[in-house]
Order: sequence, then structure tokens, then C-alpha cells
Amino acid sequence: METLTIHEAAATSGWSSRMLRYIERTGLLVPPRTASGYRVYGPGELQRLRTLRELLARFDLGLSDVALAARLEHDRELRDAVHGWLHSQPRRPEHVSAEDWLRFEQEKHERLLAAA
Amino acid sequence: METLTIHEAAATSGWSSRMLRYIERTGLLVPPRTASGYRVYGPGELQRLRTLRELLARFDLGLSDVALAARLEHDRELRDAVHGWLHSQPRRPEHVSAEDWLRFEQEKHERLLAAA
DNA sequence: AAAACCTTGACACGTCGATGGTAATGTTGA
DNA sequence: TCAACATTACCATCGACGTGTCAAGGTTTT
Repeated sequence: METLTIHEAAATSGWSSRMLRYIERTGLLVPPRTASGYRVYGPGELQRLRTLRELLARFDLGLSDVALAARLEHDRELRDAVHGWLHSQPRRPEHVSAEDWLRFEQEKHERLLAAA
Repeated sequence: METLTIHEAAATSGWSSRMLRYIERTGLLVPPRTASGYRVYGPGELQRLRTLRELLARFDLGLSDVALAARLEHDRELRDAVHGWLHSQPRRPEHVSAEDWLRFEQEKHERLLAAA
């Protein structure tokens, strides 16, 4: 099991060393350190760095989005509050863009008012 | 059941009319429209606008955060992907700030290396 | 028909997320 | 010991988010 330095990890993960440090600050992936403070990236870290890249690209997310998801995962109070608010919403058809929904609602009410 | 115009809704919800339109664009709260296109805010919308304000203030969230939470709620694929990535993470003690965790990890590895 | 609303679209600005670079300093290994 | 690499801290950029304001044009109300 080899361990990589930050630049080696950067080269093989697709991130820059600058971003590896930034990712650490977000709390999303905090590699261990040597006694003298050097970051140490093992196979596990490498794997997660690669999948993180794919995750962001695939769903067009930012690091802050994943950070929020993490926050939602381990903060039950926050999760419940947000969940509660979302479900106090009037049901709007799923998988419909805001724009389509807007047109839909508009037409629905036009129909309602036209019928009056 | 009275219905309010956007400015009235703004005045009684704590948002500005500008923000009410912006919130609509995010898809978080899309009020119905009159036949001529005027937004119509009812008691339900008013209530949700107020609780939305409290939610953001209480947890220091942005509208984009709640929008992401909504996306996570109704996009199972996204939710599973993010959830999966987060759980591929090495377990880090809950309710610990990134900074504290950093120090903890550092000290842990210093201890390990010192013992070697 | 005029006043007082509403609508969309545009310009503007501060903050923050995401990135890169550089400087000053400590660590490692030949 | 010297070259190569690491660390933190700071400066800079660029786009997105959050917000205000204003203009040009419909709608409602009196």
C-alpha cells in the first residue's frame, strides 16, 4: 500500500494540489498527516477523489453542494427542518422544470378564471 | 380567503417583491397567476414565505441550499449517488468541525508515528 | 383616461465559491 | 548541504448568488 504526496495525488486524481487543500478545508476529504505535517493520500483517498470528480461532473454539482448534503446527513435537526418546509409545499408534479411548472400553473388558473 | 398582490405579500412576509420573484425562479415557491399574469399569494404562500425566512436564518442557509435539498428529495439517482459517496468516506466523528478534525487527525498520526 | 398597480428585462454591486499563483518557511533525501 | 518538495498565508480572478433599482409596457380601478 503506497502512500502519495499531495502533488502525486493531484496528478493521479485529476485535481490540482491547490484544490486538494481546498477540498480538505471544506471537510469533504481530510487526508491524514505525517508527523511533520505532510498530507498523506492512500488508495482510499485516491478513489474517493476520483469518484468525487465524477459525481460533480455528472450532476453538475459544486463542492459546496456536496458539503451541504453532508451537513444534511449528519444534522438531523437541519434535515427535519428543511424536509418539513419542502413538504409544507403544495404538491407540484415531480420531474418538471420550474419554467414548465410556471406555464402549467398559469394555464391552469387561466382555465379556472375563464370558466368563472 | 383573501389573495394578496406581490407587494402586499412582500410587506407581510418580510421579503422584498424582488426576492419574491427571485424565489419563484429558483422553483422554491411558485405562486399561481391571474389570467393577466399577476402573481397571486394566498395564506398558504404567505405562511411558507415566513417559515422559509426562519429556516434560512436559523441554519444560515441560502436559497440555493434549500433548492439543492429539494433536488435531493425528488431526484433519487442524485440522492443515491451523493449518499453513496459520503458513505464511502472513512468515518469521522460526528458534530466535529473540519478544523477540530484536522487537529485530531494530525495528532493521531503524530502519536502513531511517534510510537513507531 | 389617469393613477396606481403589475410584468419582464437589464444594469449594478457586494459576497462567496472555486481556482491559480507566489512568497516565506520547514522537511526530506541524495 | 543542497535540490526538490511540503506547508501556510496572502493576492487575484471569474462566475454565481442575493439584492436593489430603473425602464418600457400591460392591467385595474376610480
